[in-house]
Amino acid sequence: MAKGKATILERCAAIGLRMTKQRRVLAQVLESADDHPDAEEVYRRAHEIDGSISLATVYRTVKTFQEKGILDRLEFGDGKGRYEDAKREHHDHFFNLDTGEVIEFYDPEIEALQERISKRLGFRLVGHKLELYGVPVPPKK
Amino acid sequence: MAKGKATILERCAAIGLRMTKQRRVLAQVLESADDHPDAEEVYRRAHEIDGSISLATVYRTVKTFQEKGILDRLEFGDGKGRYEDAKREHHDHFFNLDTGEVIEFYDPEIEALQERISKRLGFRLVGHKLELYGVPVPPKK
DNA sequence: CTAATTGCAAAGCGTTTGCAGGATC
DNA sequence: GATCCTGCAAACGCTTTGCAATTAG
Repeated sequence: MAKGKATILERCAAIGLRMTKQRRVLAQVLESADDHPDAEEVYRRAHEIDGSISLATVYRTVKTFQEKGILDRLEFGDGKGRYEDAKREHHDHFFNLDTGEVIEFYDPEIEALQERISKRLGFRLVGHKLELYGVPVPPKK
Repeated sequence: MAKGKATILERCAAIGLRMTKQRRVLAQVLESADDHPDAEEVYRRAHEIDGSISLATVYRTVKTFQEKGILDRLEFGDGKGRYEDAKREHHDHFFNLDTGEVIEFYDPEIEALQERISKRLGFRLVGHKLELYGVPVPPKK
């Protein structure tokens, strides 16, 4: 994760965040996550490492990290926020409707096309979110 | 709205939903909406027409309509559900970050490209969500 | 008449926050 | 030592639900 870039911990330090025990644990948990955990799941993983971490701190920390651009907050439609390291390569998400699995993908054509559409609409593209939903071919059953 | 297709009311009837006064009002409100109202806003508009409608009924109705494929539920990241007639032409959403305005657009190239990406990943595309975020060019101020 | 639908108020769920104690710089 | 951070529990905003009354078919 964090291909060749600063770790979450380093980025925290770089912007002058106070490095508490809890933040260190959460930074590690979030850095080593290669999925998209919700707050409860982040809490679960952090709690295994340090039983003193509270859910409130998880919420406060992911919010701080997100505001500082360290984390991205995703929404997968179940009403819960999901978090991922903002410094990973840009990608979009493909949802396997049969299994619930989330596949990350990147396509330069899509990226370029979105730029063109934005220009056509009279805007400068600042960000985007693309989610595809599909079923395996040939179907699972 | 509902280009050449059945109205919400007609679609309700077609699937055998009981047509109550409240559902008639909500069908009308939702059909004539060309934006993306949240439940509270749907309630406000419906309440103007018929003061006896409750917020609970709005929630129950939009959920029923959504389950029956009459409405699409959208999430714009503020934690509230937004609703739009599912029978309108397919489109994606562009967010003007300066004004909060939401522009609907459709691009056949994007649609085709998504199909190709899905195939490449080994899936049959069932649905998608694309949101673009940008600022006006030249910038507003 | 029977089953579906409603309004109300209470509950549910994910998230935020006030506060007093505790840790960091 | 001043400030920032934490845990706890209470509060929050959106949504759902139990219930008894009402209404559609």
